[in-house]
Amino acid sequence: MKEGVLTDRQREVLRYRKAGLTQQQIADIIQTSKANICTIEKSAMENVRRARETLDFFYSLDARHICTIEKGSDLLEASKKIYAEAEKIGIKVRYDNIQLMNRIREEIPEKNKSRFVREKIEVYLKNDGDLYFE
Amino acid sequence: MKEGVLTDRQREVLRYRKAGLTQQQIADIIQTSKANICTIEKSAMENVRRARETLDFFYSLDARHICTIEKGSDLLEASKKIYAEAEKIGIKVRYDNIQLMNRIREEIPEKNKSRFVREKIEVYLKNDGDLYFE
DNA sequence: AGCAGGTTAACGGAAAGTGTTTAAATTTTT
DNA sequence: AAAAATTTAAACACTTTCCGTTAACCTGCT
Repeated sequence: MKEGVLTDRQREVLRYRKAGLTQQQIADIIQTSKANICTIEKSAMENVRRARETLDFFYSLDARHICTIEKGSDLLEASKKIYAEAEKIGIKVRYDNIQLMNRIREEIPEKNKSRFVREKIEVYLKNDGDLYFE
Repeated sequence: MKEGVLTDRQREVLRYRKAGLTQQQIADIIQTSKANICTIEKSAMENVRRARETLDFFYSLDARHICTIEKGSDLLEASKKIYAEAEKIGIKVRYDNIQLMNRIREEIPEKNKSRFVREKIEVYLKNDGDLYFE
């Protein structure tokens, strides 16, 4: 019936779509209307979005806001600040300097450009030393 | 009201629990029985589990199995193999050598020890160059 | 034994989610 | 512009989830 938050139908449609089929083709295969495939696909994607949101919430439970990286900051300065704040509350960041800068670059590419932060970044630290950004 | 796949009640209970309250204390606060808190907490965790499962499924749609790292392999050898296989199908891995080894170590710590893989690892590659392991 | 924290099972009512159809509208492709 | 693909809305039966209650059970502890 259900696995995760997607129904059988929803997973089925997503698989066919990834395989490149059109909604009409899928409708023919599973014997229904193309409008129905559309709504199923849409609700499937909505459910995926919710799943993501849920995990974000869950992980954030275990996290504290430790600092804000202001717009225009240098990435190197930013990581120094992050280490300093983490030290204050006695948690060891589980990334070295390079990994940390890469994570900022990779996870929020829209917020930074080369060495400088393009937009304010909120930094959260989890008890296990993991970080996440908003 | 819902956000993600958790209900308001479920998020509320998870927050109180992370804050260290007992089920009885929470029951007193939100005026219900401790048995109810228990079931709400339980279904909340179940929903979190499903959310995780859902994302695993979704990401796996976009992934191909590229190789198997056999038990006993050296981590450095393993990453070389991964790069080679990725190259074969024309996708650039979005991690450098060090990041890659760290990811293997961090994501499946139970399957490796220092430089050597303790248990067979299946490696999957996504179209955007991201990797995941089983 | 008593107590506190947690878990389980059964049940009911309310709320939300799902698959479907039909019909109209919009976007993309040829 | 015509055809194909996709999207949207409304309505309907059906199923599932959710919150809550009650009452019992388990475990560790003093």
